[in-house]
Amino acid sequence: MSLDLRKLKILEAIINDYIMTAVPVGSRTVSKRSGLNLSSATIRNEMFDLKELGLLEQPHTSSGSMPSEKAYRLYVNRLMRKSSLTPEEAEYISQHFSTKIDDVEDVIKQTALVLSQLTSYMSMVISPQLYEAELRRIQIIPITDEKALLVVASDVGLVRDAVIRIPASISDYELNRISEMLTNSLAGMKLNEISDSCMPDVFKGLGERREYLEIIKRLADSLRNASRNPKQELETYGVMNLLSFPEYSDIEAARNLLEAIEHTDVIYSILANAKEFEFTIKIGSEIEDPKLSNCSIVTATYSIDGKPLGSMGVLGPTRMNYSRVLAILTHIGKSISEILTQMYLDAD
Amino acid sequence: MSLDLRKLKILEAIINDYIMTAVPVGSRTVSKRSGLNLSSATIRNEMFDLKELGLLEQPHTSSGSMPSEKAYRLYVNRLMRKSSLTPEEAEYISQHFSTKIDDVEDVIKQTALVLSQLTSYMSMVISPQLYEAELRRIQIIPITDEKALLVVASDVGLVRDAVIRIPASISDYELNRISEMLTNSLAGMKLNEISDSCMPDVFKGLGERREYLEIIKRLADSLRNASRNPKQELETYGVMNLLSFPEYSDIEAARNLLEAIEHTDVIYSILANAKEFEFTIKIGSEIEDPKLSNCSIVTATYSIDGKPLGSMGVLGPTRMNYSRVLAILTHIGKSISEILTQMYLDAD
DNA sequence: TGTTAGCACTCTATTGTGTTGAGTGCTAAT
DNA sequence: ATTAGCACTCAACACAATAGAGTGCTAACA
Repeated sequence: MSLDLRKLKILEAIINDYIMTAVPVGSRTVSKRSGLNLSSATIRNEMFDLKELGLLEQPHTSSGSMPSEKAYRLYVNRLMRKSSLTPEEAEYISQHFSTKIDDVEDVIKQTALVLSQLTSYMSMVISPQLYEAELRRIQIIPITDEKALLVVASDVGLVRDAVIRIPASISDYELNRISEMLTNSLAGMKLNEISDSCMPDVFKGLGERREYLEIIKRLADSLRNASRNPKQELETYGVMNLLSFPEYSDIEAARNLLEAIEHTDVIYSILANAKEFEFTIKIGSEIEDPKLSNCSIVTATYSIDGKPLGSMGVLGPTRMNYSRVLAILTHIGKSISEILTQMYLDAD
Repeated sequence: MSLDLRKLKILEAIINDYIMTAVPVGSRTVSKRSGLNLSSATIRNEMFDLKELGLLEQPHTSSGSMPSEKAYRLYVNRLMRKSSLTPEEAEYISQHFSTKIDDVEDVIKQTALVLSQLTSYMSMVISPQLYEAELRRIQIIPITDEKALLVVASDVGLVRDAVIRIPASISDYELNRISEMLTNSLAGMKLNEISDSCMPDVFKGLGERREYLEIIKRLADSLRNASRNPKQELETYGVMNLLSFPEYSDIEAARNLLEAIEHTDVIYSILANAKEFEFTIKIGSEIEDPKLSNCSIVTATYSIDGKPLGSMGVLGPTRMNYSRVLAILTHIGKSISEILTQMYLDAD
């Protein structure tokens, strides 16, 4: 028994209906709404086959069917049609990005907000990853006799800071000199490429004083640390959106979901890995976490000046409106990439 | 009818029981567990009076009673006994603050985590507020011809940054000079005290070039902006803790709660205002938001080198274990104040 | 041979009906 | 002032009856 065109059409009709209603759909409904002009009995026969193919599932013997994970995968890969935003929605997006945006933080937050409101699912955005950015300047700012603040600025205008220990014998003037030396030697390198091997040069340039060596070591540690634990912010919004879906009307299911969401590391790593791809779609068990097994996650990247910087995504029930979500992600991705580029690089 | 000692004891017994069980408590239970050696009938009479005084409420005619908001207020003000942590709990706290703490971010996150796990309510922590900190250094770092990054470091080692526009004609060297001038003139001032009025001095010091004026204006704008919208991070943890309480076993109640929590501004402003006080306790409607009317919020501050910097709190049902929460907040407050001070100021 | 009408059967969801038990409120006795 | 006793209230639970949506199968039809 093969998956002919008619079966696909029926499957599509079922998926579309189920995405809308979350109610197992029966043969009569398909017969009426699929536009195929077939009786419910015929549809029933076909649905039986689809069940055998593992594409439909029944909650219990005498109920309608709902799509399986496999079906959603097939739908996403082959059936789904591209949808686009209404002018109102596009307007809504640009409205929300035109005002009171001051810095990356703002962009991230607004993105999370808009994404969740437009999709009515939960949104998640990670802030730009720095380790591929180029170093622009290093500045060591004394705080106390023995502590200083290390500030590293990148070419895309992003900043990271850390506290380092310094020998008490070093003067502010020297710290400035060291900062300048470091900036001169290291500017233009990618943050994740700065390693111990660059350090001897700097050290030599400074005149090889013992105290300097110590500072440089601390600094290298700090940089390495920063590129290993990227300390990215994960911004989420719209958890309560999810609770209004019938799949989470049971409090136990809701708790399960929230628990999984609160342990941000799963979501975090999905988004971090997604940076490589323009889009990713993970359906149900494709997300490794069993607690999120009845969810799907769709992600997209955003960039600055063409370089992909971070990613964002949407988490919803497996019966999510994939096509719409993709359209929204595409649009928002473009918007914020433009804004970021403009904010940090373009003259305006 | 007055509120005599016996009534108070009965009320206390009821509150203690209700805090534990969340089940309306009947006269028989009080009679047995209060240690007053009174029959249930007597207790009933007293409970009737307490009801008239507005201290007890009944879900329906023939059920036990639960404390009113007024009763909790009275309990917190007059009845509650100080409780202290077990050695294990104290150990748990110091354990969690001894490892992998690198910067403020980490402290904030760990605090939120520990606070929620120990109390089993939801925790919330705001990151340090800068506007009372002293300025240490200003550095303007060029990004493109027309954009530069403004980095402001404070005496307690905290950093804020913003992108500002600069006239294309200004060289890197000049930017450095301006940075130094600014640092010299403004270092030691409190961030929220830096206003336009300081700027003419700086301007004069620089030689009154037209382009400089523009930069200085932008910078003042930026600083003012930063102290007005403090851009504090709000870290929360343990929402799903709340969902395991019977008061939120109804999905509608849970959604209501989550919605209120997601609109962080309410919580945010409560915490921000709480910075003035060592502790605050808000019970039910004392939190202004009607959606949080069956919750209570307890807050405490943390400090660095004795200066209160930010605040943290716990959100739970009105029948929260106030005494325990206060003990935990006190202990954690001390711990993180020590850690922050050590991290940024002490030699170690 | 593919399609359809008809029908028995299954299972959920809803509604209604006792029944139980905790707890109050009142009265009369101590 | 306190307590025992008792009628009454109300939510919670269990159980049965009913309705309705939907399947699976068979036989008839084009």
